[in-house]
Amino acid sequence: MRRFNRIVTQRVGALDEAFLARGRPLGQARVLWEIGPDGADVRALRTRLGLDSGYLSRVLGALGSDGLVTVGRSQLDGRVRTARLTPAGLAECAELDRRNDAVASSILDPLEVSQRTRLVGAMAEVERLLTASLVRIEPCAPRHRHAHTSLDAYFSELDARFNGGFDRSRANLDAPSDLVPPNGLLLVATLAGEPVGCGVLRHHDVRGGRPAWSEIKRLWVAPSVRGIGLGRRLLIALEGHAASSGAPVVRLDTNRVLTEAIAMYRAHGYRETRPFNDNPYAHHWFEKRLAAKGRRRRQPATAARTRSTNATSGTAPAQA
Amino acid sequence: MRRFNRIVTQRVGALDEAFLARGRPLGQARVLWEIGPDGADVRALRTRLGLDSGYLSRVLGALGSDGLVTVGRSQLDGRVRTARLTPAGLAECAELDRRNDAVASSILDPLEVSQRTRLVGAMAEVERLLTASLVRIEPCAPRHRHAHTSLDAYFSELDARFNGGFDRSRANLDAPSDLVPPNGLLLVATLAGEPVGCGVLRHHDVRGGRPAWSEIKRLWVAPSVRGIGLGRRLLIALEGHAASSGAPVVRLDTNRVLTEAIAMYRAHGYRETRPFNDNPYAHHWFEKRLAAKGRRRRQPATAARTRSTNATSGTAPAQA
DNA sequence: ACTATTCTCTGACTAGGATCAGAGAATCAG
DNA sequence: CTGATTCTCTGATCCTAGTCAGAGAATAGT
Repeated sequence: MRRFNRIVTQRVGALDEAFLARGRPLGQARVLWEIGPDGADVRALRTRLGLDSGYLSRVLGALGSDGLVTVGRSQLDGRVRTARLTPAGLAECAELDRRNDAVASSILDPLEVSQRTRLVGAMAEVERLLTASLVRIEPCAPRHRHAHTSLDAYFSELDARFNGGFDRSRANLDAPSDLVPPNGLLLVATLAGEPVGCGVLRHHDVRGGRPAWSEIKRLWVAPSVRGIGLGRRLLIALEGHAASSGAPVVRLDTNRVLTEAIAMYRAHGYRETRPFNDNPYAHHWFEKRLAAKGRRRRQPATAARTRSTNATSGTAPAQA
Repeated sequence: MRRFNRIVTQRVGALDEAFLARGRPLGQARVLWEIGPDGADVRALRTRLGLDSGYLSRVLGALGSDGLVTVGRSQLDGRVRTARLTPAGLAECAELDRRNDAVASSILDPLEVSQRTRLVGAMAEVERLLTASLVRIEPCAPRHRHAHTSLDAYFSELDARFNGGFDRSRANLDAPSDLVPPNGLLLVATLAGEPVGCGVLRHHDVRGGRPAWSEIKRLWVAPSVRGIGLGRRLLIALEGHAASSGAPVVRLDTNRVLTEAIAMYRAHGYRETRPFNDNPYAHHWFEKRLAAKGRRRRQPATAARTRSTNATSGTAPAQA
């Protein structure tokens, strides 16, 4: 691991020099490239690159005075500012890409053909798995920006995939109070500060502080991070929270078009059962008994460690 | 490739922060770790880390005034200074290692068992192949330090491996003039400024500027970089230089204990032939006809691009 | 012995990366 | 509407990383 880091930084160092060879400070080049052709909110840049707001503001100012970037107000939120590349900025970005490709070539050139393909494959694997390890799953306040973003994406995807679309007004939307204990829980998965997945736990028939059963809903994984086992991690995290709340059984329903999700539920011990609600979009109802864990024995915040024994099926986009 | 760099630097960034969290500048920590428990010459540190001499001197001064490092003269060369860790420096180094391991754990923890093994494997693969691509093969002046170092290592290895050892005085040692054109050539492979392999080309019976045949000798690959195809690259580079010198055939001899080398020669089209010299250590003599390339059609400095069609046998420590 | 080279150290200097505090504008929650 | 929060920008400041030039000591080559 240590040697790996050293070797890679040596190469990345060469890459940085290539950036610097363009006569532009590294920080500016990074921001320029991160903005991309579609533009980006300043806030998103800050979280994605992990920069101080003052620092980023200064970098954007420098890029702006060079005529590469324009910064304007966002329509959605007057406080947020959106950075966009000017034509000159796009050209500069393309130039950076060209130099980047040149560095890549200089790395691949000395290798044989078979070594190149192996290197590219291994790099893709490392990237995938490091991405997976960067994803954090945490409870989220219902009013938090991430809650809106991820649930919105979830409903949009249902609308796109369901036969006949999905009408939110027909769905049993959750009140904010249902997404926090003791009524339920909202988990959001974030990658570099942006939401990339979510899942909701709803406790039903709570008596004596213990729910008779808990429902898993709104399980969603962003398309950009599918295939790295995030759906499984969310599912296991939700089950863990249900167990530590004392629920003996979890249930969920799903639509017949969500075949990957159905396969994942089956692989994780869910058995099809009779309908437990009248969700007009549901075709299948599943349930799974939970091993008794005692209430609050696991600390709620980090109960989401995924150590599934079944580790063969690597891909699991999921919805519930 | 670009995304790979970003992801890794994000993680390496976390690692850097871990270093910095120790309250010590990153540069000092890097040097501290690079010195290692066995000490290191200042010159070696400079080439390995790619630092300016003034800068490194200052860093070492800071580490010295903190009581972590002592710098003394090298016995071999009074100009060279050798840095060694004090007990406090060793402790500090161990602490850095501990923090490094903690970062590694934080990366591996969120992953499943199978994902972890895949990640570790892929990282090792990337490291191996990037190392391979970092190795540079270039002609070397016979009096250069690298020439002595690598040929010395070569003879030492022969002495260790041959039955009955190897006596340099019985070998036909090359005069410096035989290692430069037009009599021959010495190629040295370097990794981060240190020699990790070599090979010698000797032209024989030169008439009209063209050798009747060329001999490949002293083919050596350092143990630390075996298994990444460097022997093959050196062999192909030497053949390329022989071809551009107009030699129609290359010959080499080898000892029977060097089985990997013999296998490599066979795989590369060398056929066993009758003895062409009276080398007391040789058991096998090989030769290979070269495709006519015309003299000096390839630029000599970079004629070493290895694009072998046979890319199956990945390991090839080699000697000749 | 004499010269060129190598290695190291010192001094002077630059700039980019980064942090902190605070102000102003916009939005959210009640 | 009001107070709290969020987002951004400006100013001030620090420090590490890195570069350049030159001097002094040791070595290598002839």
